[in-house]
Amino acid sequence: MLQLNTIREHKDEVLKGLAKKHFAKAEEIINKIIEADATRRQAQKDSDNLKSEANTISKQVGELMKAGKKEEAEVVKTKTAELKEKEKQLGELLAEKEKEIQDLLCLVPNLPNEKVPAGKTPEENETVYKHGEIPTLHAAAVPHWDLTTKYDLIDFELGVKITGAGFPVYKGKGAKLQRALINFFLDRATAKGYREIMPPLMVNEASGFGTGQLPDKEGQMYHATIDGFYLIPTAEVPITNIYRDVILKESELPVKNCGYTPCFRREAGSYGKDVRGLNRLHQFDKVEIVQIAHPEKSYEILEEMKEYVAGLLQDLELPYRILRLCGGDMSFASAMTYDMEVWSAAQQRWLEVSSVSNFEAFQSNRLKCRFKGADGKTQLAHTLNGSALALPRIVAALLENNQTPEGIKIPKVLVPYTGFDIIN
RNA sequence: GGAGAAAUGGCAGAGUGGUCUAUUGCGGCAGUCUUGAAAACUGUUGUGGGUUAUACCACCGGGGGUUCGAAUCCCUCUUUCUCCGCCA
Repeated sequence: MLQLNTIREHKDEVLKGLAKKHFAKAEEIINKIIEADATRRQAQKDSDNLKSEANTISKQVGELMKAGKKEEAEVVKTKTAELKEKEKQLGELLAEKEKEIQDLLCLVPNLPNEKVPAGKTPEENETVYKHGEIPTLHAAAVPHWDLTTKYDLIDFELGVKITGAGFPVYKGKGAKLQRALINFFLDRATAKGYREIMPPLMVNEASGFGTGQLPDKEGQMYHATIDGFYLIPTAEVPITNIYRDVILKESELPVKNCGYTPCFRREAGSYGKDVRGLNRLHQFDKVEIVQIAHPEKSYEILEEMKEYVAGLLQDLELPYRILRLCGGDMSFASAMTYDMEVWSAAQQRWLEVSSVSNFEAFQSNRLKCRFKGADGKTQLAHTLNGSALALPRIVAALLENNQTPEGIKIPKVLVPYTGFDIIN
């Protein structure tokens, strides 16, 4: 959520930023916000003045009663009737305008950083880095959904029986490989100074709002309606919400947390190759890294997080590229996003395995996550997060790229975690 | 699931209808003293709205109500604690 101050004082820059994000009704909504804000402030002032007057009268009544002048007190009391009526009306106007402003603010996406390219579609994303050789596979090479069946690693149909499409069952070495990857990612993150968190997998509405899933992206999450809880679509939600309504000390920044969780996504609308096998699931595993940063340091930290994730891909010996997303392809809440994609040799395409973003103060304004500076003033912190990493597409690429006639080779760094170096 | 008790500032903990503009202690910050530190003493110390700045307004778990006036009384929700039941 953008800050009212920013909109009020830097309207032109806000409109320019929103244009880069291809946000359609920017001018109309921003004007409505400014107007409602002006009305609200006037009503606030009027209401405060009435309350002040009423407070004075109440004190008078108190003093008169104490002095035993009951009749005079009764006379003074009657003065408040009109005040109360006016105050009630203003109170209603105030609440109405506050809600209007809040609802409108929720519609406005974050402003992109200057460096974000201006494009609209994924084709216009900027490739900032490429690493690794595109492997050439042997003649009998097949996509991962055939490999998982051949070696009995993942059973998609069994998942359909137990739950539904998109809920795979991992078996034997397939399950062990999941566990190995999770441990490898967590060990790396904690070695890099991230504190490991094991959060709840269901969150309440306030948490969903804090990180921006609610109210507008409600359909993305599974909803346990009886209790009003949502299954988390990413560990970002519970881990970032640790800092909802928190005022940190400046010396505590940056706060670095990581966590492994299963992630649940309802996703709709895709078909065919895009959703085949491990490409898109309703439940998948992911290790997430989250930082709360000083505003002056957040872009430095974004680069550091990007490099960290790139290092993981390098150690897994996967060819990858890093994209800086263009304005039109970025998420609602992000100010700058790097996507990491690995090459999937049998599918002959790039698969997104990580997304590292700086949200600047957009999330923290919703979360009310602040820090107190040396000058004693509180200000909003910046939040950042990234997948490090999402497992399914990593597994897809590992299986496909490393397949040989003898079996699937496991990258060296994982062998201590799997206990085997080949799947055959 | 049943019965009872409770929720107050960073923490502890007073306050049960009228200078509460929230007592006090601890902690934090600044100062005095000191070569420096500790101790002692003095001052200061929440969040949000609003104003050029003051004034001013709101906030005692959340929401609603009674009253001229609510931390205090009433309703409701949430959470915590104690006891009982069930349970991996």
